[in-house]
Amino acid sequence: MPTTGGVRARHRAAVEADIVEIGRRHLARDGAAALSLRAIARELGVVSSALYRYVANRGDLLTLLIVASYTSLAEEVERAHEGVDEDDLTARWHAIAGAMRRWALARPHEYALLYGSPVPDYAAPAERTTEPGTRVLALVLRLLDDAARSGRLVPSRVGQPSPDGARASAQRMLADPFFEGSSIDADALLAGMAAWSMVMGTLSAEVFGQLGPQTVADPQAWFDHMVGVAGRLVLADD
Amino acid sequence: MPTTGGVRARHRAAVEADIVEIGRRHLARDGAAALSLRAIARELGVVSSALYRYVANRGDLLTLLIVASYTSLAEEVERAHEGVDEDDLTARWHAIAGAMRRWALARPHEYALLYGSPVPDYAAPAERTTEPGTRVLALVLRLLDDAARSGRLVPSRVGQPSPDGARASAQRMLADPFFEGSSIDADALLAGMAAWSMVMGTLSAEVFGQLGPQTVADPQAWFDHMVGVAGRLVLADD
DNA sequence: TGTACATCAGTGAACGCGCGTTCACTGATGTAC
DNA sequence: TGTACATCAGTGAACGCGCGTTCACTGATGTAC
Repeated sequence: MPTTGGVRARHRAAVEADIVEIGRRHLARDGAAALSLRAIARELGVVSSALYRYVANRGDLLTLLIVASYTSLAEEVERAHEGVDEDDLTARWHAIAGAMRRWALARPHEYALLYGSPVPDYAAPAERTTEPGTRVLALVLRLLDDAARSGRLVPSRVGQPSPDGARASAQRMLADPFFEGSSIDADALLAGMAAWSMVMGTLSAEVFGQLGPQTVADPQAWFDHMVGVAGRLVLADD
Repeated sequence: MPTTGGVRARHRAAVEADIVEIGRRHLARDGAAALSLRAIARELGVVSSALYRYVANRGDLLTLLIVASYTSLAEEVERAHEGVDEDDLTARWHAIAGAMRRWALARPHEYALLYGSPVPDYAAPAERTTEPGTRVLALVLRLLDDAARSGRLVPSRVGQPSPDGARASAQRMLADPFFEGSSIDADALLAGMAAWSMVMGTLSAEVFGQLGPQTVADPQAWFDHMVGVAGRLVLADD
């Protein structure tokens, strides 16, 4: 049997997958700060130095886990988004936000890794992290685009036209390859980011436990309400 | 000279203040995860075990620092808020948000401690943390109240009336002593929290470096714009 | 099909580090009479 | 004003822990001829 790219390669891929899986489990239990190569090696049933065959150092492992988390989040959000009538823009908006919340509440430490305080002494390498990290935003952008194309984008709802500095920043942002093929303008981008910030602010407050002076009785309804308010900033009602 | 509550007490207070000050400096430089009793003792010029005369353990120190950070933030925000015409509600809103941003950008690690990921293996004791932690929100509440009293509160701008679950949660929240003396209703609270979440979402994205696919050219203008959008959700224009 | 060599995964010991916390102690500062 | 005792701040040594990373090594798996 020809084993080109065979046994060894398959073994290596399997071990790499194991490392990421164990790492994510530790992350979920103890958070990024407590993540340890030695603990992962222990669980893998291998001596700690063996991990260096697969991972350059602790930072490299973190990058792997960040990518895995972004990917897991993106997949859950995309799945939810696909299960909804393409023409119902409001439903799509709620599907995206709702899936994000579900994912975050199920894995608060992973959410914290992606959207909370930066990990000390670690900087995520943009070239590995940007693509998976923008998949959810890409979905939001697609939604805004579809709204614009069908005349259901109403950024005017946010009130007066944006001041120059903000609009100029948005304009510059639109030049990024990320927006290639998109037809929204600077005001729509600003309105979309305002809405999205509201969703993220609400979600972070809930996940990190900072919801005002006391806990909200029905956080799900609270969140849905906020998502609705945010959505109405940019999407027509009907 | 009578030294009742004298030399020793004053010394103790001074050392306690030193500990908090050094702690905050370490926090600012390295973040909460890296905070170490030994490092603080070293800088104090004292053996590590001596710290236990002032602090029960590492968690207790963290609580001290959290309270100090909340207090520093609240003071900066309150100072900015006082420097503004009481009748100009929009200016007050911008003053609060702007001061919060300035404080946060000057001390990202402290901001992260208060509004970012929770510190692993640590739970802030509510009885010491709640009061200083709600001073900024108290200011926002006062603003909403003043707006309500002068008929310039327009929560209707956020669109359709809130669904039951959210309104009921808001109603429950209003029963908290924190809202004693306030005259806003559930819908106004919901609208206010929506606006505030937008501000906090925008700020966290900036401080934690998650502003979309690439950096915003003029973050100050970007932020001010978002604050304006948020403000217009609840405050009348004139 | 068989042999010689190169590649690679995993071992085990070690380095040097810093941490939180406890404990018995010394010596100075305060208090009661 | 002076003495006996109690309180308190700070010392220094130690315990036990877990970490990231390096290095020379063994033995199995693959490759070239």
